[in-house]
Amino acid sequence: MALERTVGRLTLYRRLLNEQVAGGVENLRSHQLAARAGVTAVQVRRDLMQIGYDGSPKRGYDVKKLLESLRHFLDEPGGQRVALLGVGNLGRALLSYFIGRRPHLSIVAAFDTDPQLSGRVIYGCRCHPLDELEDVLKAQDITVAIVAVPAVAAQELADRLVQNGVKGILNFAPIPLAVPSEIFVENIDLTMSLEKVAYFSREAACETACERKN
Amino acid sequence: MALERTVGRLTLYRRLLNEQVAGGVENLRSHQLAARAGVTAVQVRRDLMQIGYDGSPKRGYDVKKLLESLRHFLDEPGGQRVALLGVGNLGRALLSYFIGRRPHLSIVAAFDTDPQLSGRVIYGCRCHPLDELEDVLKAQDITVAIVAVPAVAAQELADRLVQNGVKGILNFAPIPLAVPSEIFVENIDLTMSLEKVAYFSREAACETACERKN
DNA sequence: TATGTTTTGTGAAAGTTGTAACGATTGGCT
DNA sequence: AGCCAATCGTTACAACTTTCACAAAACATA
Repeated sequence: MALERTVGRLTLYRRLLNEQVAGGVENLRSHQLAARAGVTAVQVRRDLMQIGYDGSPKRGYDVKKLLESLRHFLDEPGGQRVALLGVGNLGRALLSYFIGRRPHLSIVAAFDTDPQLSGRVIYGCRCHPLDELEDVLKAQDITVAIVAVPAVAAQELADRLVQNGVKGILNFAPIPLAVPSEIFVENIDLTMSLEKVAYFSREAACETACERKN
Repeated sequence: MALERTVGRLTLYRRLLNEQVAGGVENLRSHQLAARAGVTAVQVRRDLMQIGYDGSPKRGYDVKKLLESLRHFLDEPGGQRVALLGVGNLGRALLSYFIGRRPHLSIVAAFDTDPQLSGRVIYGCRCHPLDELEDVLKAQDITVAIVAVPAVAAQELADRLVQNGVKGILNFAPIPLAVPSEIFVENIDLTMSLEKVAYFSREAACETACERKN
């Protein structure tokens, strides 16, 4: 699967461009966008090559037209509906984070095993018991799922999701999910990320110490 | 910076091995570990090459000794202390997620601008006002920070962190942080991740549709 | 119109990450 | 002891990603 990094950055560019257009900016050069995105100008140009929108030399990119191209490239025309699985601490935080932000990509249903939560509306999102999963997924035409359940429950849940039309999963459970190859899974392993930071912060300290010696 | 992915997987291997050793397993082959980690056996062997621990043919790896090698490779001997910046919904979820899990990598202080939170203890972690940042960082010898504040506040905060000895940042603010090159930053951009999933779930659907035609 | 400067798009090189192939070593079995 | 199958470490290769380098295009200015 090529392009994965590029697509990620394209979504970032879009956000940055939205800020700019809100501020009244009409044109933007690759280095200006690059500075805001924390990458190089060449990378911006190369990424934008992928969506086929051509800027013009000396003037850069027309912000509105570029946004339109990005929208065309990134978004499903009718929008996509997302389900949240697991309404614990993390799930609730994700709900409050995502709700109302992206009209074309909204969380339309949440699920949890806790019967206390059934029927409640949390941050504007209805919470269902897990045995309604199949019905709701199909009724709402949900193709994307966010998995924020304990590790032991994740695989079984993923199987049910895939069997009912989910094509992409954002997985916060700290185990790898086994799914058919045509299903896209993005893993966010918080423990792994924190340990990575810890490791490389130590590395950094060592390197600077070593450099001082030379 | 090479090895980034490898270090990430090494932390995963360690978690899986801890489960195994708890279950009484003494030896493990590369395939077995690979299956649990969701990668290939070759990759496991290659990753383990990096830490210099040799398994033995036919018997695989001695779980306890391998864990010891991983600990030696991954961990700072005296442990590392972590600060959490921003105790909103996401911050609280992260606190509850991390607290008490990793003795060698524990969140020892939280900070928030909300004066209501000052002095409170949340999930076992003391919450400080932001103007105590410098003092607490130094007093507790904190080298790792988790940034879970709004985007507008993130850069200024990062500057203060770096100036006071923080060497690695786990950044949840959806903007790139400008920091000196020796500081390690791991970005977790939830919006980007979700949009990526949405994009590739659409891709997957297209590809399977196309394949059906052929 | 000619010239110079800035910026773009893109082919080629470099770097990083994942995969495959293979000799070497070990334990089990006869 | 001698052979076989399983597993390991490592080198070589392939795929993906980023960076470098430069021609072509557009605007400004004279």
